[in-house]
Amino acid sequence: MAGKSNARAVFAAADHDHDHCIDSALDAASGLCARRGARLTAQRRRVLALVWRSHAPQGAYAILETLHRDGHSAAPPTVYRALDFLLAEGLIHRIESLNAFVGCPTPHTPHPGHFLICDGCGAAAEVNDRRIGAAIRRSAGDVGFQVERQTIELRGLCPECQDSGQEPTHGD
Amino acid sequence: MAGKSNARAVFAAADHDHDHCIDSALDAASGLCARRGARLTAQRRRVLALVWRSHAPQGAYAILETLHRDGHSAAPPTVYRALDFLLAEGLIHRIESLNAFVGCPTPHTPHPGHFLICDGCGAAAEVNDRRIGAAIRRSAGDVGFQVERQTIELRGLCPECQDSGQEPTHGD
DNA sequence: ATTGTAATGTTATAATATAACCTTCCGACG
DNA sequence: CGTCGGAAGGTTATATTATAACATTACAAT
Repeated sequence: MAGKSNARAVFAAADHDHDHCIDSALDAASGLCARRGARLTAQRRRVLALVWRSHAPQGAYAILETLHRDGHSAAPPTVYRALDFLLAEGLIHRIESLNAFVGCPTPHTPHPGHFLICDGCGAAAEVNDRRIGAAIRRSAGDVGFQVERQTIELRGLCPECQDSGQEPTHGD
Repeated sequence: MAGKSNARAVFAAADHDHDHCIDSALDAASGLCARRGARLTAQRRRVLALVWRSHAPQGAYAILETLHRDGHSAAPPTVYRALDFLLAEGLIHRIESLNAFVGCPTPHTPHPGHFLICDGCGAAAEVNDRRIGAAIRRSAGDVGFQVERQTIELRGLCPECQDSGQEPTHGD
């Protein structure tokens, strides 16, 4: 039913090895921070791992709660400070329409994040389509607007959730 | 300096007659609601007028405070309910990256809102560029994603604020 | 007049985010 | 080594944004 026959996969398959996603993200972050002289402390690393817990964006308080369950004491500022660091280093993105955060799969190169966010399963896929970027530059250029930051969030249903007749809620 | 020589104006001029903006918006809303059988009550009309107070998006609590100053008692749910109604009727849009609301200049036709938001003066201009819409549809279509809602918010500097060397804060 | 629904009022609280200040850690340099 | 300075983290309190739950009022249709 859903047109996913010749579709490039941007949403992770349901049965993918997610531990691998987490490990790769942490490895990439370690490398990047080392090269930049940025300090990826244990706290920040833990928060990054929790953001990557799922492909669904995680709220700051969900992260906080998990830290507690893992036996780490922490208050909101601790989490927000770690998130601020990770944002500044481009290791995560903030999803404005969800007040939540998601890991960046391509932290090496700076880029605005363009997201497809599934209302069925909650997953966010980062796409960074050149055509969207070009259309935005042209449109803003036409009216003399100088773009500094972009928030591009498309909500809807991923191919899997279209097939399974999902609609509103999601369960991580 | 800023490339506004042959730029179409999408941001209102500093000296425009803003009362006219407000009146037109209220008139359009009255007409639309009447035709639809939707009840634009005094409360909702007041909130719509306050959203239109400026081309800068207004927060719910700013609206609430102004209601109080105007001698109307109101609690948060009153304002949020009015905003929900206005959103549902397409009379306003929500700006996710600001947790704020802005009047829709073209409420007659349904459309996703594409916004240019100036960090200098705070104004938000709605553009709804066909090229952006097309790029989004193509990009989502390529991966089989079914788009239901869009959040497209471009932050930066409008031509006037580029010229006047603005940068961070804004003053309504 | 009555009645059913939509709108509003009211109280409390949830969820998200930051201010302010203090302590600890850690690397650089003498 | 020691100590100094700045960055990171801890702690408390509070600001900001948003909604749940339930009572009351208004209003159109009959």
